[in-house]
Amino acid sequence: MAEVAEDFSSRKDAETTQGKAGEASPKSQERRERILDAAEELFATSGFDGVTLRQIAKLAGVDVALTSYYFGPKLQLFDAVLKRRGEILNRARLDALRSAEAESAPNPPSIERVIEAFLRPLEIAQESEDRGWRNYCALIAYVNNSPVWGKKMIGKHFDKLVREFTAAMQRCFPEAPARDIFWCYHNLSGALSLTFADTGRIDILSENACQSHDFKSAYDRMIPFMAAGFREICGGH
Amino acid sequence: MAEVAEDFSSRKDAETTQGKAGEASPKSQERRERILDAAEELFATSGFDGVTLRQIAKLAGVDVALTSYYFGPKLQLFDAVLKRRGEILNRARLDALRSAEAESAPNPPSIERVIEAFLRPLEIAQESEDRGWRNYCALIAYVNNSPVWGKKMIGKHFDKLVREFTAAMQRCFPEAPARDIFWCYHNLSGALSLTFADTGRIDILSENACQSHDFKSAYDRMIPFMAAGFREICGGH
DNA sequence: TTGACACTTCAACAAGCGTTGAATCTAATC
DNA sequence: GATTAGATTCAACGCTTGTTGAAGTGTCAA
Repeated sequence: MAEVAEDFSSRKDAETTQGKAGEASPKSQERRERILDAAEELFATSGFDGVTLRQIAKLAGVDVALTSYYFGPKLQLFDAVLKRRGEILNRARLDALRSAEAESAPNPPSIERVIEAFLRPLEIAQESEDRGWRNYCALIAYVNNSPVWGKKMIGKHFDKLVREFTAAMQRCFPEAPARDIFWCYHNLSGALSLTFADTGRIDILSENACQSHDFKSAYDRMIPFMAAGFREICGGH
Repeated sequence: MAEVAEDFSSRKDAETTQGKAGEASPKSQERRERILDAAEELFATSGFDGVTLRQIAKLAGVDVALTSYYFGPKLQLFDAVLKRRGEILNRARLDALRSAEAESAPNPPSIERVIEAFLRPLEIAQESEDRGWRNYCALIAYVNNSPVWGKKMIGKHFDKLVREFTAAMQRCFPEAPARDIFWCYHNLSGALSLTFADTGRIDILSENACQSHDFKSAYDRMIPFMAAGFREICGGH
């Protein structure tokens, strides 16, 4: 079992040194990215403890020592992977939420629009030609459902965003108790995680009527499904 | 990364030898259970690769070698943990489904009743004084969301049951395309997994308005929530 | 040309891993 | 009491792990 450290240290003081010498050479920058890509892919399928730095280095086509040189201890590499795309994604989702709210102002948007803002940026990322986003989402699924990583890591990278969305959901149902809002969000979050995980299980169960990597089909149904659930629980009657 | 072996072998031919000499001594039987309990707990929180046999043995209060003696390789111990409670649970859920169907015959039961049959046996298990069931459910959450274990292990232990339930759901909505039924089941399964995982995240997000181990509250809301979702997607108009 | 410095490789480290052979213990059977 | 066989312990195996110090390479500035 890996312990979750509070702070990280690396061989060189990555952030600062990088900036001091102007910018990193394009060659080394590309290697950094390749390490992150490889780590992303392997962590996503096998988890933190199921992957060795040597496997990551091999997939990235670099020496093992380079992983430590660039990112410090294994845990810090893990954190760097989570951070890289997290910031981009969170901005896209927040922008989508802001648009939805602006559109309906001064009234709150429909719950469908809020859920859509939460999901669609993922779909765009996942359907892109770059496999990296799919790996990243699968990694999030792993972390989100893990008792060990869930609190520390997901909280660290996603709490701010999630609070924006739960607040928006609350505005959709101003009379609903916060408890209900959070349990409904919980249902959405869980279904989303399983979709991310892309386990291929729905393919087998449905005898290929559904494909687990068909994210568009998943979200097309998930949005009205979850909206109906929210209304049932939070709609109040 | 661990490979998922097709078949398992142990030092002694566990099943058969056990039976031959009449029954195992109560002392050794108790130790077997303690090993399974410890493995269940640790696997649930840290995953297959995040736990060592030495940690399991220590928690169980036995020698490391005993884990191999009783269960063979690590992977077979993992499988034994999944099997132990899986059979009990699946029977309870199937019984609940059969009761619901008998009650409404010759009509199909409401989707609420089907979902209830899927969830409530878990609640009973999880709310019992024995922490073992909670650990087991958390382990299922881990396995269900894992691309590596999801297909092999969950399929092996749960496919038969899940097919019973998806078939029952289809009978609730005979006009709905199978595709829709399976995506709806997928949403239910994902939300359930996250509940199992008991990550404590909802506690933090909701500032303790919700507790992640309050399974009754979770299911009380999950049943109408998911039923409304099913109706929205599969209800047809 | 020389120096400096980021980058990269190589080899090794101590620690821990899953697993197993051999020895010892325990308890029931003859 | 001797025999037998399962249960248990102990010590060790070969191997892999994350990490690092030291040496080497490349490149740009002085």
